[in-house]
Amino acid sequence: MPAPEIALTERFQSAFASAFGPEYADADPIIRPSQFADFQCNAAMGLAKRLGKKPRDIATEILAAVDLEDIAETPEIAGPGFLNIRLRTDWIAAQAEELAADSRLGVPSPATPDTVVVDYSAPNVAKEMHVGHLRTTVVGDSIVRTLEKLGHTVVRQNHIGDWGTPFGMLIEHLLDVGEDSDEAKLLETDPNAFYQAANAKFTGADGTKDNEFADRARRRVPILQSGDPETLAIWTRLVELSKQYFHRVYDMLDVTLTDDDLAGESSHNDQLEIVCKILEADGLARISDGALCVFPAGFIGRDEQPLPLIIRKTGGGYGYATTDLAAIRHRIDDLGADRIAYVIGTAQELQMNMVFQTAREAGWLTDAVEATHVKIGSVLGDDGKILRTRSGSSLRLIPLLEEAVGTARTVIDEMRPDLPEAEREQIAHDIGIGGVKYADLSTAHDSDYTFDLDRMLALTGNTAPYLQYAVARIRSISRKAAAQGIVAAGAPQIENDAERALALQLLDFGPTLTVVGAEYEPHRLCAYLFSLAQAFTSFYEASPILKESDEQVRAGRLALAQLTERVLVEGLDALGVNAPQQM
RNA sequence: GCCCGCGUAGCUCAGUGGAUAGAGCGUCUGCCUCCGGAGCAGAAGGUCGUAGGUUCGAAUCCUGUCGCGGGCACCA
Repeated sequence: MPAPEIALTERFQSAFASAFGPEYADADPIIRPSQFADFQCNAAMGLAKRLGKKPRDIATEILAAVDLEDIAETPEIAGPGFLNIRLRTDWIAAQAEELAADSRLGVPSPATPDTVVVDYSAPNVAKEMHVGHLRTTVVGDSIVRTLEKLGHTVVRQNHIGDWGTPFGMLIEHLLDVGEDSDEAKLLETDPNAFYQAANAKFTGADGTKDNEFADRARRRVPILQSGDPETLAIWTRLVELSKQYFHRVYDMLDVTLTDDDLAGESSHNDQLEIVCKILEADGLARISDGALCVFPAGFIGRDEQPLPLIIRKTGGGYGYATTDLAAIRHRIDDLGADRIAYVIGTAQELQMNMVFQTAREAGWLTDAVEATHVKIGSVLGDDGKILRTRSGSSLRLIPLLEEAVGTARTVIDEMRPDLPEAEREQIAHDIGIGGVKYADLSTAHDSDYTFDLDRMLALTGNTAPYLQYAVARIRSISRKAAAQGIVAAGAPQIENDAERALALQLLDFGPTLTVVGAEYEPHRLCAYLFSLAQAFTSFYEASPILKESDEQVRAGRLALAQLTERVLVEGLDALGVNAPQQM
């Protein structure tokens, strides 16, 4: 496997064993890229403590024991005891050649693939998707794409909000306006307008004080949950219309979610009573203030009292906690999850932790299953507070995406008027949508971030268009090369510093993707791809390809460029970003 | 009140206990008769909120403190 860090780690571990004894074979050498050399090994510092020796002396002993002759030049001891390692050029070239021949581009297959359930997106029926929904959708989709590339089995679960209290008023409103009315069609185009019309009637906010409507709406909820066929039919229609809207958004976003991935709250309805019964029978749940509650260990609320997780409300209704518990059972028992990733907002951390703890106490969630809350940070306004839907129409998702595509379209129309209309449209889509997605993917998913339209639409710097542009340039070179009959060499050319830096970046693709899949951190992939693209553009400026007169060098550089293209395209695909042929 | 999270360059953000804390944007200086300038090369810009502690070594771990955000029983 062409990954220098792994190769070096193995060498150093055996060096530790031979220098200090077998009990040191598992010591972590901590090999990492360095500004002073290609890599640096600073394990000497940790070992110094265990062995009670001076770091520099340890480094000297390690240096004597480690055999790097075929990989690297002799390391230098530097600073407080670091080993600075410069790899041999011929070794890098050999690794790059191996990488180029590898259809998986150095991405290792797991020894035993996991079944990973990924819960993401989860919009609400009859509600607008806004920028707040963008991150869970885009981050979740990147995670599933990455896991699939790594060879894991992925089960997508789109836990849409299709059940509960609001549906009483939504159903009554749909009945009032008629299923085929223009108002009903708002569900597909502008769901918030539909929701707010219903809500206005419900609360009397429109001044009508329609108490009769509110009464009907309240009465409708238990009718729905008890499975009344007529009510269910209307509910189904409501959900269907919203699905059309979701899919319009997903299509626009190039997100992989389909109808098959829908696992709405309603789908767990028949398990809710069972969950309560089991928890009650196990002695985990008891009635408190009229509601059936679990008090999972380790959660303390106000006045030092145990914090309840309400699983059945006083009136007999069920809330989201019960649904989440039913869902975790389903995911483990029926879907066979080894890992479950909940790509859900940070605000729900307490709720998630209580659900996990309850599931552990009930024996549903065992140590064999890894449940992770992939926390999604909040989108903040200029005031540093969480953006609310009401605070601005500019936050609606579809208009935002349309603006992004429009901005890209203006640029492409100006720069490439030679391209046909249909192609310009497709390129504008790839750039606009890719840019918005990348903007959300490139910062750590759990940190709050300030919404910045200009940043989302930016075409320069650390953006999707920068990466797409690098790919487009390579493809342009490949087209010219093909036209001139120039054939790429099997082995990339690695001679000057720019080629060296680029090749080293390429070798890091597999390890990076592995970390992203294990830690659920797409922003690391963004950072990697950006530095790869930077390494390429530097190489591109420094090392002419088609203009190079030496045939071998030319063919080797072309091979290096084409390998870069493959890694960039594969990495962008893991992010869910498409790379156009031209732009 | 209690719990969780966050304070890093003018702005937006990275940063796996290791040397001189990094990008992008913005600002400034260079670079297109030359494979695509959505680019490249470079410069300026930091007491990592603050005060202690642990450590050979702290943006990173611990404690206090200030500021901000979020959460805390029948909404999801």
